[in-house]
Amino acid sequence: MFELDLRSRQPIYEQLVEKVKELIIHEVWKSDEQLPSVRWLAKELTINPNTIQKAYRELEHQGYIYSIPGKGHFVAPQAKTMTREKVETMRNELLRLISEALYLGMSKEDILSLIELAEQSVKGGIKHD
Amino acid sequence: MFELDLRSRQPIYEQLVEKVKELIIHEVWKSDEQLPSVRWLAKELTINPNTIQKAYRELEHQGYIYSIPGKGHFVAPQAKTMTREKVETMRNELLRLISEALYLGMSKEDILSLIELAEQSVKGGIKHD
DNA sequence: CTAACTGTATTATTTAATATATTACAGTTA
DNA sequence: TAACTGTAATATATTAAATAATACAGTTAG
Repeated sequence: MFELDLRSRQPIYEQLVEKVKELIIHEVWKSDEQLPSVRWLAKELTINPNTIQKAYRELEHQGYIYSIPGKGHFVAPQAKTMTREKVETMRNELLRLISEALYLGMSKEDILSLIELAEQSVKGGIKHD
Repeated sequence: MFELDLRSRQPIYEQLVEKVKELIIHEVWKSDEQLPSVRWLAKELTINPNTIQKAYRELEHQGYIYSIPGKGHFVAPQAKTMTREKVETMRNELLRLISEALYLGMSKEDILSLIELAEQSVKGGIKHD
């Protein structure tokens, strides 16, 4: 279901948050669709239910999912709207990284070719993770 | 001297490593130039000498500096060569981020304008951190 | 109704990384 | 010799992350 790196410096619950976000943003999981239950997913990934709970709580707090006690967690209809702020965050990251790259002597053309490359992989559906 | 975020999730010693790298790569500190002593810098930044030592050890291990016991730490002449592998790492980061951006619906033109923006800030010497 | 699911909350404990505190030893230099 | 340098070692404190173990309540299929 998910590939987690238990040895990563990044906490498990954060990795989970990111994975779920990606599935939602890329519409693998659609609006109002039910997420795996806390206990089921914990068993599936052989990690503690509390860790799943923490990730889901965070996702709910960020507006990506909602929960109905007794029923489950579901993809929030507004989740796709969240991509706007994600794009904004990405703009900043990109600007920072591109500046750094230019500063280190990477040429404008180098970056342009990277865009071409990225475009192909995205259109071709090639995973880049 | 450095601006450190003591509350950051990123360890102090790692922040230090990055800051020193930047100063070396951007040639603020040149080859064979002496770095601040472990104890002096510890006092300056009001952090523990062991933490400085750890950062310097890491920088030495990565080839950015060398040390002469009893004398001090100095910028390694090969340090600038390190930028090559840094550029390679950056290529990968950029490719990943650009793909993600396109995937989220950011247009090619958006990214191009970011490059323009970055180019100006780099040429103008505007800091992007 | 009941069993087996769901979410949620709480408390205690373990683990690992980070940072500090302290002390010590040895080379360098004015 | 005094005051710097780097280096090493040990003990301690702090914190975040993750686990373990329960408990309580809503939901739902049989």
